[in-house]
Amino acid sequence: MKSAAKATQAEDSAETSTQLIRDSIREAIVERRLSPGTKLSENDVGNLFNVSRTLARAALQALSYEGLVSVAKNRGAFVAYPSPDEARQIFAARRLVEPGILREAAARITADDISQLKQLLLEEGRLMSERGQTARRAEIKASGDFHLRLAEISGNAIMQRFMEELVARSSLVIALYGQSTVSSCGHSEHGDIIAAIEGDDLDRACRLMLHHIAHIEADLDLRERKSLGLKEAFEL
Amino acid sequence: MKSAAKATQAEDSAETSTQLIRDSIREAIVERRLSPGTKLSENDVGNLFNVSRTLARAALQALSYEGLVSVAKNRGAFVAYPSPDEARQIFAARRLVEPGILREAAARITADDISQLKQLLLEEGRLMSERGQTARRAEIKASGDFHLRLAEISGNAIMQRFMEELVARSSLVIALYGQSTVSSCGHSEHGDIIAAIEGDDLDRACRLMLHHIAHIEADLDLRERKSLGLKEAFEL
DNA sequence: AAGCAGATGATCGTATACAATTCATTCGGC
DNA sequence: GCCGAATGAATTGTATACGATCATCTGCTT
Repeated sequence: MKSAAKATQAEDSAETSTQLIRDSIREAIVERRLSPGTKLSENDVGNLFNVSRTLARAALQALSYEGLVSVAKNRGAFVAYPSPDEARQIFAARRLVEPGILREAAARITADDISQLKQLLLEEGRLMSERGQTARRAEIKASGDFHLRLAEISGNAIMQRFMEELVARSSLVIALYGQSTVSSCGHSEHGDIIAAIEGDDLDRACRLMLHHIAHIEADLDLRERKSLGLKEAFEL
Repeated sequence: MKSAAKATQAEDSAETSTQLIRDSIREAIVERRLSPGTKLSENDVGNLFNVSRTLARAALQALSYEGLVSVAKNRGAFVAYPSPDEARQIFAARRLVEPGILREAAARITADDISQLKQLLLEEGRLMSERGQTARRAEIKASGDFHLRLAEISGNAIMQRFMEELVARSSLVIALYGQSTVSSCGHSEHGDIIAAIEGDDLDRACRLMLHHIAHIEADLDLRERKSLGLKEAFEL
């Protein structure tokens, strides 16, 4: 038998319904259909997906490990409400890792990857010009996907997972503290970064990336929001 | 009222017994009392800690998010058995983030922090000279603690958690692929890094850190181990 | 009328029960 | 004697049940 091995990162594919629930909720959070502070009761989640509390709870636990929901003992789970300090740490982390990821990605990038990235940009641009909630949500996602795709190209699954966490949490931060209505990050900057990679100017690409992240961060108003008791947040 | 807020990263303290179990198992893995591939059945874990399968399962799930155990659907949980490729990615990730962490840490480090770090080194050195399993285990832990402490000093909780994951997984990799009996990483190199920080020579400190990580990696023999069917690993 | 005490309802924490799957063994056939 | 199918034990997947905790609402006291 040739199997036996690879019990290492076992992920046959879609593992269980728990994963499905987790992914659904995460997507809802990232696309801002769920606002920070929203209560996610185990019962409601379970009913919503037609599973028992057991699985709902497992999904919420998983999301709490990603920092997307916070569970308070005996009080339940809520869509995470990152503090200004947390927000700063998230972006500090991105400044710390993204240049490195970019370098690794550039070292392995293929012509095919580049055309795929450009495709992504096009799509992103198209969505920006469109109107409507759906387009806006898709745009938010596409904007993060650029960073995610770079991590994927880098070939390091661990950094990729970490970036997924950071991008998702960034979305929460922007939802909370973002000022400009122009939700996502500067679209043109993504294009500039690709251009720099194509031109084999890595240092420039990294500089642009740092500038890009700083740009997103500059749009935030990181002042303590009156934390609206988590109750008024959705019951009022 | 000054509370109300901070429902963000709710961690009143020791939350539940699940955390306790998770921490216990993680410690056992990091200190190599549990070998890669060892089966962790939900029943056994539950009995061992006098809780039901529910909590045992939750703890194992949590550990799987950290990459310390791998759960295979319908087959159970096992202490992770990182592939050579995974091992490379883990160290690539460390090379990517540790210099950055070091820089941030150096920017905020206090005299007190430095003396604490030196204290840690002393302890580490003492353990190295000692004989016995217990000392060896403590040494492994102390060696990782140096890197962890730096992350803590950096003041970024997110990077700190990420480093905890990386250090723990590194321990698994070393257990699997390490060659020299000198388990942990070069003790003297830690001291050199501190010296460079004290001397305000950040570039040198980063270079030393990269060299240090490369040094650990060089001691690995990253060839596919015959993955001993995960069964023979502990039943034989 | 304001404030506190107790009761009530909802929600979470944990254990247990049952169904489904896997793994090992044994039995029968070739 | 060897290979394949069937059976049975063990383990996981999921649901449900019960006790504990917290939030809210009532009603009494001052």
